[in-house]
Amino acid sequence: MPDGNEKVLDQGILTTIETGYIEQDGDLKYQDEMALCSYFETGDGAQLWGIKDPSNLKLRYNSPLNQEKQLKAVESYQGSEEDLQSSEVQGQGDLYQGPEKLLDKNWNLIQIEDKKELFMSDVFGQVQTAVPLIPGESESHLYDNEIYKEFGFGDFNTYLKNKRAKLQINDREIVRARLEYERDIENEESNGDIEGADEDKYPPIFKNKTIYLNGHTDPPPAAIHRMIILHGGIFVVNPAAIGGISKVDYIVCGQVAAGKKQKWTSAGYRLVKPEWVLESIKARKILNWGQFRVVDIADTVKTHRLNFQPLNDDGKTLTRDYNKKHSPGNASKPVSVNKRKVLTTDPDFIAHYYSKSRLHHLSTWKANLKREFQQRVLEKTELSQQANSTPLPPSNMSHPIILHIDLDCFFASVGLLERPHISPLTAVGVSHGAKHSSVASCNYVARKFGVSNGMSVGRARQLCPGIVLLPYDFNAYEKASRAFYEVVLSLDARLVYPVSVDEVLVDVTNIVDAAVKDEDIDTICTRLGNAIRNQVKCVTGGCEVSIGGSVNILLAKLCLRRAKPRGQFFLFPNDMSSKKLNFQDVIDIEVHAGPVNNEERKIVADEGIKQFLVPLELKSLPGVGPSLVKSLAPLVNVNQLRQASLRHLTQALGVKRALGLYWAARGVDRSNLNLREVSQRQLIHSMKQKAVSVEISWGVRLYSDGDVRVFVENLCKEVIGRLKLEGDNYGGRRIGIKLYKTLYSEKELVRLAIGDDVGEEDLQDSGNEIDEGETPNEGYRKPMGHGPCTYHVKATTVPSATNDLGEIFRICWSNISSFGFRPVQIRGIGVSIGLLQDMAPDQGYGDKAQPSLLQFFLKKGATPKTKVPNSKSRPMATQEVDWEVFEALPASLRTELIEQDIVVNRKVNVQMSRELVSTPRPNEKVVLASDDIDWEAFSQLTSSIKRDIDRE
DNA sequence: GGGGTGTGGTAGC
DNA sequence: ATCGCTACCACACCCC
Repeated sequence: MPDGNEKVLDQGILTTIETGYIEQDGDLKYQDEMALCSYFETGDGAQLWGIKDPSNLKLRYNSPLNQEKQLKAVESYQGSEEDLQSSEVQGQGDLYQGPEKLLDKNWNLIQIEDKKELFMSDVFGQVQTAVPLIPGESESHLYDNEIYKEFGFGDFNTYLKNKRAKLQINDREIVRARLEYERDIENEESNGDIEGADEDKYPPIFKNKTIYLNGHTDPPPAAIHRMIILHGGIFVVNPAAIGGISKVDYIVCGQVAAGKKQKWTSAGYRLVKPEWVLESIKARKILNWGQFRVVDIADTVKTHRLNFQPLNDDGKTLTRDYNKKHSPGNASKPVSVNKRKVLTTDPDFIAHYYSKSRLHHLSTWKANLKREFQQRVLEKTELSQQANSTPLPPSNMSHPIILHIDLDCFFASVGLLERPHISPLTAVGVSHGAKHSSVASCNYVARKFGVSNGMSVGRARQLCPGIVLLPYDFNAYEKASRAFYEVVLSLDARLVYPVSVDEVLVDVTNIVDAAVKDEDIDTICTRLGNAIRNQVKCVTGGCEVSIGGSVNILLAKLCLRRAKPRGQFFLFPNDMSSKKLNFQDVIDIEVHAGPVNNEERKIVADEGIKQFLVPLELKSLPGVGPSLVKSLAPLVNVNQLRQASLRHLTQALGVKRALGLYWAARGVDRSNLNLREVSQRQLIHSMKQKAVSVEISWGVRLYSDGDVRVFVENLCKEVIGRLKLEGDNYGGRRIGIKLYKTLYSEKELVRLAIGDDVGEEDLQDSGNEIDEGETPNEGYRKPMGHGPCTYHVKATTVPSATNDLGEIFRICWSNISSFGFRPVQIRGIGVSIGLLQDMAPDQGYGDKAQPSLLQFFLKKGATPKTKVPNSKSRPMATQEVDWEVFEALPASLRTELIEQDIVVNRKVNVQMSRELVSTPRPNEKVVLASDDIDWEAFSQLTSSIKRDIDRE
């Protein structure tokens, strides 16, 4: 190690730890892009360290300048404290970060206190891993395809090398694409022979010269970068390895701190002004750097307006955009060098991305929650054997009581809890904060202004200028969610079905039943609801809850909508004897759609329920989204839906959805999840995950097959990791991929890749080749989003389940290749594994292990199955079970069988109501829990409907 | 009729 | 620059 490195290294002082970005000599940098360990000087001479563990961000840092700026803003502000939190005050769209956020325990692997000096050895233990610094022997700056070496924590050398290598390869790809593009254009225009035109146009004057650019320049670094690479130069990125600079031939010096320049100069570097690049290009030869030498070190660099010639015919766009970016007011914010900010192939990328994606969190939480929940219920039932199934006890109740409990605007509420100084009357949203990001959740104050979930921040600000934006805090959400579920579980309800992290369905029939003697159901529910809401509010520290309650999930959900915010709403049918029942409706329905059972009859005949339903808009029905609304037009509300004939609906929507909607319009829930007829055990089983998938369609910018491979491999690793959460031996038989392909033409893509100064936004106005009808009506394109895309899916089923990375990757790769897309067209990739099953490794024959087990305890004479029936294909309702054999089985096997739905309980396995549409097999003695359905009539009915349809 | 495949829609914040 | 995920269902079509 050259002397002096340690000295440089040890000057780093960690001042604060914060999310957000830091400024390095006027150059914007994002922390996730930072070198593993970087050293910075800020304008005031302070020097900062940032450290990154490749597998996980452990520490982040911020310039003390920023902090001061923030403090000053706070001090000088005269307005209310609430307003203070809004980003207007903070400037630059920064989100308010309370001091507690500055030290996030998740990153704080190494114990570091605020303001403590941080030394290299504190972090890496030793300094020896640093790369050679100036001006000694340096590593080559030329990289080839031997990139992406493995590296471990602390091996920032390899990390940097990988990164630089990748950027250089990207450069080459960009130049190649650019030249191809220009040749295309010239071919079209001149039809002439353009051999050698490239060299003509871009003489390789910087060939084999390594050039580093530092500081803010005018024209911006991106433009200079482009000029250099088009003229054969090697643009070196991030040579700042641990405080120094590896050897480069030239440093193009923009606005850089005087101290740094001094250091470089004395280290013997050729420091040149940006004019050197411009003039050399003009002269078509590399000019002596002497006359462009940066002499006056102390001099503050002036911003020059250079004689900047756009490089070619798209220069118009370039100039226009260039001027725009440098108009007064945002002159100091050069866009960092091209789109590679997002290192799609960086092993960190997925982890980092997922740590920030709200949708990802929502989904994976849900999966985890369900898993945890399954676990808990299993444990609970293991303790009490009789809880193995929950047969309906003798009951006073003539119908079930289902509650739908939901935390109001979850993210926003929790965010507010963390900030008690913000009045609940403030309009609040949760988002990453910048203009194009979306509002994940907003409170009801904001909703009054018309703000809604999913809306862009820019739009939300328009509608509600005072809106306060809070950053995500997934840890806090999780905490609140757990507290919420504790309350729900403590109810000891007959059934609990988690819907989402903040939303749950419970069947509280047993609870109400126990209390129903001298009070009516509404009174009991009101009291129960209030108790739940108070308790949740208490354990979460103040989260508001809404509750809807009724006799089935459908109605409970609709009641919940009515209850929000901060309320509860219950809707139960009147007693059968009441005069308020409309039996004519029931008769009509039975004529057109067949028999209804007693429970349903009560619902459809109930005038109160009818009055509740008819004014509802169609899109408020669960399962009805924008697309169904469209197909249902001109119907817009439930009243109109009720008047539509079943045949008409079936034509428009298909049998299942038509029936579903037909009944939904009458308050009857025949969806596949019928809480009344399942035990908690069955419910748990039905929650077993059937597929896992990952996809990323943000920030995906791929330039070569190698990029795609690396990215896909990382996705495969991720999905396998998630698969294994289901169980070590879990595997899947169906491997699928999904590709997002941009609708931008290749030419537009080349422009995007080359001209940083051309934003995608401009492209949209520039008459590119996207069909207007295809572009979403959003008005604004998220710069790193996938933009307008088509998507393409391919899945392969393999004979036996697998969770092997190699195998899965091979299948993915072959499927991806089969589409033949060019890497640059790909804006998103997904990998999925379906048909999940336990691979039972001890047996060694995958799912085939199970039939033998089944046969083992089936009575002789029963038809052995070659495949395990599952609840979807055919419940084993009539397979008689030899209970003696069953009891003799070890407990673990019994559990397994029960989980597989093979043995549900001693009496019956009630067919899930999703089977209602199909005719039960004649030899199946389906035993219903209470109300008998006239199956024959029903099946005749359905077949007559089908005939009708066929005729049409 | 069963299984595979592809497409499309919906929900959660 | 600002995180456009995930699981599931329904259906149409194909093949055997």
